[in-house]
Amino acid sequence: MGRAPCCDKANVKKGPWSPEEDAKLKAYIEQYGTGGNWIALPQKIGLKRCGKSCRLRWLNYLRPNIKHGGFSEEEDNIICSLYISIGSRWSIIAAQLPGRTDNDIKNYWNTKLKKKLLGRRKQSSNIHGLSNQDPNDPHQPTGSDDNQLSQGLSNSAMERLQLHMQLQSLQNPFSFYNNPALWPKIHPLQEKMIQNMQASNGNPNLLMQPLLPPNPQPANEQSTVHQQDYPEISNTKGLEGLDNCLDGISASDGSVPFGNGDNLMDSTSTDAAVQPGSSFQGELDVFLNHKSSTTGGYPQEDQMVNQLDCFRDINGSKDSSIWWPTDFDAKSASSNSWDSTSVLQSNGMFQDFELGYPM
DNA sequence: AACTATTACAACCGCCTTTCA
DNA sequence: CTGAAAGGCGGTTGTAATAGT
Repeated sequence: MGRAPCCDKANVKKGPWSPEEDAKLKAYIEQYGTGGNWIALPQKIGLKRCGKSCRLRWLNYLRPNIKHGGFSEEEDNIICSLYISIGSRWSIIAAQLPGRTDNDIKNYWNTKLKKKLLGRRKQSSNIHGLSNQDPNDPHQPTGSDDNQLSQGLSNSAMERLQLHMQLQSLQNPFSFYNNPALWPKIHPLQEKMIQNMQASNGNPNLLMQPLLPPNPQPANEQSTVHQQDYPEISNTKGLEGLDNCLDGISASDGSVPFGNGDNLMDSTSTDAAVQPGSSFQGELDVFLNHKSSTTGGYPQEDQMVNQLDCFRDINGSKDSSIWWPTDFDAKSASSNSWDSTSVLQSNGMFQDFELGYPM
């Protein structure tokens, strides 16, 4: 038994909105609001549109302060970084970019940004005489040979990016969800809560525990995350912290995904100071901004690839992120949808979380 | 000039979650 | 507690505009 349609499909208009329809919808919502019921809205206005369609039109096009196109390099960076960290959670990504809609970002990523990265990668590979192998390109020799493949991987930031994507899709323990250091502008109380939880449990990996596969490595090589390693992300350094944490994710040996606190928040680091193979952000910059950056091999990348294997058995369902406060999605998405207030700016990212846990 | 391929973006679809009677 | 309705989201499709041949 299927689900009842949200509207009478036979009597609703589909396709592009006319200026008249836009004007009607905009005028009504600006005057009366949605009334909390999108389904009933088109009837009130006299539009032959599905309520969902009205909602989408308002959110993506008609509401005030919407920006279209003209993505800045900074926005590119944010989108890339968040995509790598959390995957295609466009509503969350959009929440970090005031005035941008999830739909816009999704389209931008699919049509431009992804290709921009791939294009730059090819360019970069040619310039540096690196491998041109593209695992997604069927016309190129495939990496059937593991050594060849890993060699290609070691020489391409894009492939590393793709690995990050794979990692993300497998809900790796160091992804945005599982890495408090990645949380934009973590609230001090939230940080304390984590500390308390970890202290009471005696296990620094409490939050990731359900996700971790049997560890195939010796104990001394385990990816241990200590709370003291989490940098306190200040208002001004939230994104920087995010970027730096990407470095941690891309750490080739996997043993120091979050590095030490010094590295993580060392805002004085320059491109020259960045160690080859440790700064994914640097490579991202190269791809996005043509910044010059020292490139080099990633001697332990083979090991990293091996370690990726250890995640492949993890159930990739996002439901496995059981600890993630569902309010975050709702709040961030709604804040973006209605007032374009970034979660980063609102200070409210973890408010509900705090309320639920006495400090 | 005509045709084809590509790009960009708006909109739709279907599924999942949340709300509420 | 339960199920229907509505909201929300991500993936996909349709189409107009543009570029290339």
